[in-house]
Amino acid sequence: MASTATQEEASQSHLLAGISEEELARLLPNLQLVSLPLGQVLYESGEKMDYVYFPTTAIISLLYIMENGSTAEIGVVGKDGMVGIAIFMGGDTTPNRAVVQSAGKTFKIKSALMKDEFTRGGRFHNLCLRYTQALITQISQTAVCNRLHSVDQQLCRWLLLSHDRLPSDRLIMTQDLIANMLGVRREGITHAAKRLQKAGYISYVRGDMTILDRAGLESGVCECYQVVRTEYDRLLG
Amino acid sequence: MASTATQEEASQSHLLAGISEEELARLLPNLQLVSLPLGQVLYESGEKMDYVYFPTTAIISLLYIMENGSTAEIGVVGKDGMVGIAIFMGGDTTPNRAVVQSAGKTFKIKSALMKDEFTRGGRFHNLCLRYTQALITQISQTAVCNRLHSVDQQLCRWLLLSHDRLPSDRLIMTQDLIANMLGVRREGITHAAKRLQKAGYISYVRGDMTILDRAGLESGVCECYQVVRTEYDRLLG
DNA sequence: ACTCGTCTGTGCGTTGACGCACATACTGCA
DNA sequence: TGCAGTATGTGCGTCAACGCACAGACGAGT
Repeated sequence: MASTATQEEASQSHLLAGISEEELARLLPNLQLVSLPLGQVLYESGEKMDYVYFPTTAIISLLYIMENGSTAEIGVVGKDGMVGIAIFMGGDTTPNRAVVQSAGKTFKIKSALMKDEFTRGGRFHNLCLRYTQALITQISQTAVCNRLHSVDQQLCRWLLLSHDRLPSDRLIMTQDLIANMLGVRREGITHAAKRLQKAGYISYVRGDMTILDRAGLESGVCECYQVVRTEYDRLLG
Repeated sequence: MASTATQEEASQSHLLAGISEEELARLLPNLQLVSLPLGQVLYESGEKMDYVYFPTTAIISLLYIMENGSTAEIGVVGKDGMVGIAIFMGGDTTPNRAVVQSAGKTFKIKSALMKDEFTRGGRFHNLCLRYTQALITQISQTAVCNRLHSVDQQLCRWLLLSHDRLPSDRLIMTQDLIANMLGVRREGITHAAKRLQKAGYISYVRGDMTILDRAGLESGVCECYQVVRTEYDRLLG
């Protein structure tokens, strides 16, 4: 199910909402709105990307996969961003995997057309670069958080990052998958999630999680979350 | 001590060596070659940058400083790169500190002039973006390494990253400073360094370290180092 | 209703890194 | 020569996270 986009639909992607009318008019005929199921891989490490994605309700996770199979998330992309920056940065590929973390919709555009519009310069070009800088901050803060903070804090951060990009308060995701994203043991997530559940911040039943008290999560998170949030607002807000 | 650069000097910076003659001719009058002492701060978190730097023999560390004062390195820049990508990415500032990790020389150019040349497009523009993508890979791999690997492995990675950017095999750096970079305890570095010393890979006397057996270090490092190295070669080589 | 597969909860020994305290050793300078 | 400052080495106890094993508990489908 893919259809050409309307201007109103496009505005659900913050990046597409921020470009000039002229640029949007050129892009619209080439943007397709598609549904992505949980777990779908948009591109593999080192693989040429055919499309660049502008998620609306979907959330995409950028994962690095070690030789021994263990994984760690380096960043997460939702309606605030795009997947496939390597297309316009010039590298064409990146050494990580992009996988759907939360099912939903996304726009997609052929890489070549994306690159054409980027090369024209203008607001779109600048916005892509500013988004890339915001993503760099997110990745940096992930590095810092991985080094210095506890699993509990990181789970809070991850939940808040997801919630910011979610159309509702529900998140379909097993503890096993969350553990893979954070690069920790599944049991570690069980413990942390139970603490959050006891505190009344979330409910969690077999892969169906609901965020009940966002303020509670914010009270348990490390400073990393706010640093990233502030930087996104500054660069793209 | 600052002097205007010659073409031959400029070629010591890999990025400056890779741009067109025309671009270099425009930049050269604006490039100053300066010496940086160990520990000098090029810019603070959130602070407007006056200059963009293209190191030759100096090495610059990108550090994040937590509210409680603990620190962690997110990336390292040497003759292969530049400091101050936020100038052309559009954010003007970044939430981290750039500090001289190894004394040496660097070119610097006024931010405004840097931005002008970037905006012209062309090879310089593209090379800046490709370098930025390489840096993203380095930061990503730091995140992964922080999560999944031991202090021993990370020290090897850090030493190799430094050695790649060093004009000799000597590195002036106390264990305390290395610990700050890696975001671990000083004692942890003492232990790891002693193991490397016993293996004959390095010698270490009061802040004066020499890399004796690079192949040895490579045998002890995790895959993270090679991933970054390969990606730098692919994007900039 | 039953079974199979999946998801979550729990216990236990191990380990890598932490925090602290302090000893030792080297350097520079008075 | 002696002293102060700095760098490195070492030994603890503590703790968070790991790895493994296994016990429920729930859901889908036959």
